[in-house]
Amino acid sequence: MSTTIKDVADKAGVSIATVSRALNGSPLVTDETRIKIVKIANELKYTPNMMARGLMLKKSETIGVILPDLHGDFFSEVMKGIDEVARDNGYHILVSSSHSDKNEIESMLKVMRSGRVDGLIIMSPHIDSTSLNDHITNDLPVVLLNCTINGKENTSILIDNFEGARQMVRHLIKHGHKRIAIIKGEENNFDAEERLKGYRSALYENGLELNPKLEIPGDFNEESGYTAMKKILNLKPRPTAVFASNDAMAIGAVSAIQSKGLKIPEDIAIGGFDDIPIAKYLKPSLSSVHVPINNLGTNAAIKLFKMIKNENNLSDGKTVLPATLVVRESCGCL
Amino acid sequence: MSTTIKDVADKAGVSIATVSRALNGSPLVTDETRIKIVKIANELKYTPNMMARGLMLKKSETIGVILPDLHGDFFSEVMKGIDEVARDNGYHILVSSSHSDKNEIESMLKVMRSGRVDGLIIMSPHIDSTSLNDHITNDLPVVLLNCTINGKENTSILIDNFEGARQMVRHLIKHGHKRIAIIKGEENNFDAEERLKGYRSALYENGLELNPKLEIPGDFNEESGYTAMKKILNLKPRPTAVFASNDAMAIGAVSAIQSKGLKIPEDIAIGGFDDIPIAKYLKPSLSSVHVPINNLGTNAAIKLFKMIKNENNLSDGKTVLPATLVVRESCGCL
DNA sequence: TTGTAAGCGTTATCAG
DNA sequence: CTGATAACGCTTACAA
Repeated sequence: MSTTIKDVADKAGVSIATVSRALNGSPLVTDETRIKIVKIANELKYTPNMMARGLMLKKSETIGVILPDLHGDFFSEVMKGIDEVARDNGYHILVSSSHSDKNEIESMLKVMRSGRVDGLIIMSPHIDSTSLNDHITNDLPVVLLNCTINGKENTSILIDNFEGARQMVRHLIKHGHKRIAIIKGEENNFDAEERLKGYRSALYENGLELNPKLEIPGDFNEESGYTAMKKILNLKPRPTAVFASNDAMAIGAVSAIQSKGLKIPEDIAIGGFDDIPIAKYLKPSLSSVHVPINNLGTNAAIKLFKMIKNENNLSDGKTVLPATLVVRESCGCL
Repeated sequence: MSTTIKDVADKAGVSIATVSRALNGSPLVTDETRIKIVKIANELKYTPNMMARGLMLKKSETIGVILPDLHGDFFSEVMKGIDEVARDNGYHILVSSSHSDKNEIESMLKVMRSGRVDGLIIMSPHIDSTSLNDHITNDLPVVLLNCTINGKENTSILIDNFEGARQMVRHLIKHGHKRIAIIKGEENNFDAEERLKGYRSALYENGLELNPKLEIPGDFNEESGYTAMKKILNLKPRPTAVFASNDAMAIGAVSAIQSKGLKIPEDIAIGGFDDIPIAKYLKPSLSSVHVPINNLGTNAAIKLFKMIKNENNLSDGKTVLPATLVVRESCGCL
């Protein structure tokens, strides 16, 4: 049995109310008794039971974070950003990975809504998130990361995928490329769709043909980049540039190109998205679109705490973080 | 206000006791009433309050994880491993990063011990962890990741840093190198010390001189690898091989070497540690020591749940996971 | 300034 | 099978 407030009260010869007051800095206690109580509490290694405390105060001092997955640089960086803000606010983090599974998310939401957390940050890039709508009740502040839900856009933090992709493809066009393929991201993924739109937009505004044959499926994983690139290399005429919807696939694509004995960027230029840390260490270094991942987490957390503190679940509108082009060797610069 | 068990009971025209029983699968309710109650509970979107529940059951169905930091491939991989096992056991994860700060860890421990979690996984590579000893009480199952505490070794999961480092250095020696430098890891870091010992051991057993001048300080970050390598390149005579205590520093070292116009492995061979995902994509690809990171997390979690379930906080002894040599180009193979 | 007692939302122990 | 009612450990009016 761990020591309770009663143990402290007994040993100090006071009531539990006094112990509670003393330990919570109430002005309604003599310094003398407070000192005595604090001393005894330390001796007994007393730690208030958060369950009981939370039950009274209806607060858990915990925020929940639901991510599609827990591994990889991207998500850990988001976590780091959230953690920093949470720490500053004296809050803890309850994490869960949804594996982008609908049922998982729903059950997560249910658990998270059971008084365990005071607020929620959800990242659910799967487009089929309408079901989220039903399960997000208004008694819990929620911030959406990188996804939108009908009627809840104002609580979202987004990355400007569209503009980022458009800039990358524009840049490739500036290098003189006219036949540019794209390796698409995961099906039904919000980021993937936006990046595809950005790609198309750049082609369109430059009067280049929008050819479905140049839009090769991928799933954001390295292997899919490899196989997609194999397909691209077999196209006649061969595209002279490729925009991979993320860096992981770009890496796979690079392998495929190099295994054919082709040169980057001379034979084929390539651009990625995400600007993961590896990007600059590759040979050739990978041109990419930088995403302020860390900001994504901090922004979301800051917004959430604002909602928690204000007791109003309305936030100050949707936030869009810019994605910026980073040119390196693989696009033909340098 | 969220709906409580009382709301359900009122609407169903039964007592709260019956609702509790029905929803917890007690055999002491008619199927008829159970069905009615379940239906109403769903209608009302009733979710049991975990605070109240935890207060009664003295369980939180949550495990705590204290990591030195939250970002980077390494830690996120550990988290993933833990998450998988936790999910299988219907548990949630409360994370915290300690920033290897002594006070932080202590306050974390206190919070974690306040009924919020049923068990704890702590990764605290800082050697000065004797203070942990005082703060780990026996009423909470604890598994130590990659660190040891006097008298608590049996609950640790370790990576065989010593043997891994030794094998890498042995391998460099086999390549004919006689003057091998090491870029050391962070001061007072458990992993760093073990890897240094492994380095020395390999030299010693091969009759090579143990020269303090060849042991260059580092801190596990890329930049420190760069500056350390600069120093190494100025040594006379110049070492022909370098063992970097982790891959991040090895990457920095590679940059330093290449910026001097030197060739790897011809002019200088290099070996890292951790086998991070980037390692194989570098040019030259980086020889490293593979660490079963994912296993680290899963093993720790499995061990913890065994302790939680058995209600005995004694585990089945310390676990040491092997670290295995991965040879690529940077050491001179291939 | 301190103590008493009423909750907070559950589950568990009794009677019925 | 079901319903009161007593915990669980804490905070906080209300009394003293």
